[in-house]
Amino acid sequence: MSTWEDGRSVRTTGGTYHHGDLRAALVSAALELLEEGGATELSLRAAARRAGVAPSAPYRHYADRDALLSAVAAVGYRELAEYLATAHPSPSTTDDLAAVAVAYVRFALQRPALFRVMFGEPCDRDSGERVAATAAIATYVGAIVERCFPTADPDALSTAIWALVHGLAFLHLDGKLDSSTPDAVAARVSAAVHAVLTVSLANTPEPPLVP
Amino acid sequence: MSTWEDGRSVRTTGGTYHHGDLRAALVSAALELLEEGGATELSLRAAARRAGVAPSAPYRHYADRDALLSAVAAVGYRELAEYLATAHPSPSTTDDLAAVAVAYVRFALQRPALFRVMFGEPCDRDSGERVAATAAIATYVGAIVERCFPTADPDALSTAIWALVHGLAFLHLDGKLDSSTPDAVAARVSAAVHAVLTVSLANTPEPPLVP
DNA sequence: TGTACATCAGTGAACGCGCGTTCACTGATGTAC
DNA sequence: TGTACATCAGTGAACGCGCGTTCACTGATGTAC
Repeated sequence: MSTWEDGRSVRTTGGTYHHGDLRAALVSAALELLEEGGATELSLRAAARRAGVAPSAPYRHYADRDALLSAVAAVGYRELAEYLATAHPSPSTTDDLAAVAVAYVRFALQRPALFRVMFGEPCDRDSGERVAATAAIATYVGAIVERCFPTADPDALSTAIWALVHGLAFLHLDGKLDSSTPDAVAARVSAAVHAVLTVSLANTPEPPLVP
Repeated sequence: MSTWEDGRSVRTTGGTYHHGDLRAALVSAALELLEEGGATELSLRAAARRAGVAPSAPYRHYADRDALLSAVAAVGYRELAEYLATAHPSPSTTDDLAAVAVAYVRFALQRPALFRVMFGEPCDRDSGERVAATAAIATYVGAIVERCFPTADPDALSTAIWALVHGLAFLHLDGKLDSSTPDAVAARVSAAVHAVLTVSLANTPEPPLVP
């Protein structure tokens, strides 16, 4: 008996055992394929191949291709959350917020294929895992917003800030904004966040409320 | 001799002629396929089929699949531009801006597959048509920003606003924000735009500049 | 402690599919004389 | 005005590909006696 890092127990007999944890191995294989070849390269067959297993083996663990994709996306959400938390554990100023935004975009650009699987796929929008992960992100952003902007409409502003950062990620990812150097991207993201949070209104009936 | 709506002249002999304008017909066919079946359904073969032509015929007009996709995306950009201009010819207040944002997101939700081809495809980011179209959007947003927020950093704020709207579009498109009723979407988008443009800063060193 | 057995994870061959792309071709078109 | 010809848009058959999924199977595993 030994255990994986995630605590799942597994029977390892040393040589060739039934495989041990194909379920997890397929997700790892899928992640590797995404790193290497982009979202196009990710197929059930390719994941099975990479895991050293027959094309039909995955069906013991996943109902179909979409089920595997969902599992992969779930890992992606978890890693994104960690990545943001590392950038700043509890952001409370606009500078902190900009740092988190930069991290979000950096994550997208470093793992573009994974990011696309997480967000770009129209499939299975009602998978439980995905819904939960989405909710987690919304909550996380919401907490930041309440800390930074206590007087604002929290729902609307959370949505806006998530959308802002998410849009920056996708525009870079899709080449609509130049992403050739990480520093330039970081600077652009930071500037955009700051610009939006210090915008001076020329045409609104009354000037913004300042506490 | 007769002419298409776009002015290209064409030889129509009445019955079955060489086809006349396969180039344009393929783009139309592709657009129809996108409307009907999503981005997955769009293949060179399917477009040829729909245009009533052999699978090899498109190669007279497009080098490969990506070339057709680029042409389709170009049409999409043109239509998006028209759609936004219809929403408001020259927005100059935050309300106008919100209306344009709502239109942008509505376009994405009404023609999701086309929108994905325009933005979600990693392919051929250096096609001339696409670069030009991207620049056109940036310019359009830039003009709005200069009109609405003359004192702001125009580049940063244009980027931010495009990203905000683009992010709202994708989050709805991908089911991260509920898009079941158009009215709710419009309200959410409008609220988000207003929230961001009237944000009251709690933690910045100095209050925002008001003219 | 040893043996019979049920379980079930993985095999491998096969299915039908649609795809992008190529190739030698054909036949209508417009043009040069 | 009529005819010969070059052009070139579209044909249709074929290529090899990888995919998702199914099926009857096998063989290692853990368990009950």
